[in-house]
Amino acid sequence: MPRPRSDQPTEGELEILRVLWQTGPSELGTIRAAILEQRPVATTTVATMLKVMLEKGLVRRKRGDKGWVWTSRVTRKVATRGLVGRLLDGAFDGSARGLISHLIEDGRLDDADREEILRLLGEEEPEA
Amino acid sequence: MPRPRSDQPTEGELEILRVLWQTGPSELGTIRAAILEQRPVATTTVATMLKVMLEKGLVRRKRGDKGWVWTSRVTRKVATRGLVGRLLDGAFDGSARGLISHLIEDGRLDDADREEILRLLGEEEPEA
DNA sequence: GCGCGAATTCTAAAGAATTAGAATGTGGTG
DNA sequence: CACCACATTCTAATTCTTTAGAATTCGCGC
Repeated sequence: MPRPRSDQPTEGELEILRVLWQTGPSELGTIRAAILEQRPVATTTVATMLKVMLEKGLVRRKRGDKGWVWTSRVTRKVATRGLVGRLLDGAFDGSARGLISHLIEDGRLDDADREEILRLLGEEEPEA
Repeated sequence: MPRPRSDQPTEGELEILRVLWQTGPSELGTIRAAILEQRPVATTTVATMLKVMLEKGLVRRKRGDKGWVWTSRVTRKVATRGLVGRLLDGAFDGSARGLISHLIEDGRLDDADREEILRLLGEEEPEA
């Protein structure tokens, strides 16, 4: 009766995915180096996480010169969709509008943000 | 070296908080009943979760007639802010605009949503 | 007062998540 | 060839989260 292992990436896994999305297919050392810029972490820790992520299907690996080359199997968009969806269901009754209202009312947007959003909203009505 | 206990509510804790936000201060049985409408759960399970949440400072309790009366110590807005912030940092490099762009591009908004957002964005410029 | 039902506390099982040491492998360099 | 750096695998400690049984308490109705 534990928490079921989710197919959504955890906080830590997301950290690794971000590196892969940004840098592309990478070796262990590269991934660790990127994380090291944020916080200390041991190589073996990253390796273990990658192994778990492999089991979850979050990453793939190919043989490289020195060792494995790791690649994300989920695009940023797809992973994001899952995470956002979970937040929407959990905290906003599934309403994207609710989430956006929160961001606006909470003062999370500056003028540039607002303009960009207005632009996007305009674009989104091709067949309205 | 485990994951540090977060002050953010977990998925399950959020479930309880939602009940408290919706129903107001409630007794154990009431909370359980609300959750039961979604999924089966034992009374003791809810009780244990409340105990943990008490330790985390997520809920308070007062003596009631029969037992404790449980109250959320975090408003929906504050809890939401934390959750959203975590998502922003984790998946959007802290950019609220990035999150909103995702929602728009992912087709999560209908016309009513768009209009409401335009209205909110308009309101948000009192001293522009 | 006794017992029923609800609430609470105590206990704890078990998988998930996070962290990393120890041991081992491996390719390149002097 | 010996060694070093790096990668990988094995092992495991530790805490969180979720779940709930067992035992206890406590108010209420008869």
